[in-house]
Amino acid sequence: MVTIATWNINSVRLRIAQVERFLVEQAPDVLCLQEIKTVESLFPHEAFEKLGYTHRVVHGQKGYHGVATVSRIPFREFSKHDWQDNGEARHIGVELLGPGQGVVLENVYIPAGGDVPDREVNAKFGQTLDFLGRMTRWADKLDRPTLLVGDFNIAPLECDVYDHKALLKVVSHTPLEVETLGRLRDAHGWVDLGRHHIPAPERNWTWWSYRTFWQEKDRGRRLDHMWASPELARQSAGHRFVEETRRWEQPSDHVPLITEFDL
DNA sequence: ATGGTGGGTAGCCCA
Repeated sequence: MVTIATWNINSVRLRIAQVERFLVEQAPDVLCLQEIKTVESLFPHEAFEKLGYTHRVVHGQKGYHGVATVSRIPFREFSKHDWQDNGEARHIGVELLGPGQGVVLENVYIPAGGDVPDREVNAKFGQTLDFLGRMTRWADKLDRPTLLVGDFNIAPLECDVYDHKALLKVVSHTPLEVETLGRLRDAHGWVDLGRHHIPAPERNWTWWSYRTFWQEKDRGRRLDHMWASPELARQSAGHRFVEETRRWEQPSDHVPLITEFDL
């Protein structure tokens, strides 16, 4: 059994104690982090080393974005894409070498699309769509069992947001984003493990705004995802999201997801 | 309830 987790931590240095608690309580073999908000030299390596996560890759950036994959099973760095072609640190891929040998684990932080869902007035929205387009062309050529995880910043299904109709023009749930993400899914036949194991419309939101009104009203969205190649999806034995971390003191606005594989 | 909260950084950007 190999257990893989993903979590947008929103500053790994600020929340390293929460990461340690999560690793102790949930004991995943591999953890993919997004929004670490630091460069590799300031990454809290010691905390992971102490808990046995001796294999690490960090694709960091000062202050913004940044991803890292840490593991207690061996891997090798496999890929590092700049799909937005602007130098932002939003992806790192590894190939598992021990248990789960041959599986490729791609950790991605898809850019948030800004406020206005129109690329003519908001360049960020266009950049998100372009990022997805480049990922789609990449996915079309994949020939390995691959697990794609991370903060996608898109809630695809109606039940993935607290109010589908109210969010149709809100970035993260617009029909254009959902269609564009759908083309990425279809390019490889990815299986959405969140909905494979927790069928719609069962609750599995992964993000709640820091803004108090939305938080108090329990207005969540499912922005974080784990997608598996079809053959790898058949080896997934269980999946859960750890909603309780959102109630920890000074939490990330995202919660972790965990999938167990028979590998 | 299209307002407001949080993180990193440095005199705002990003989410």
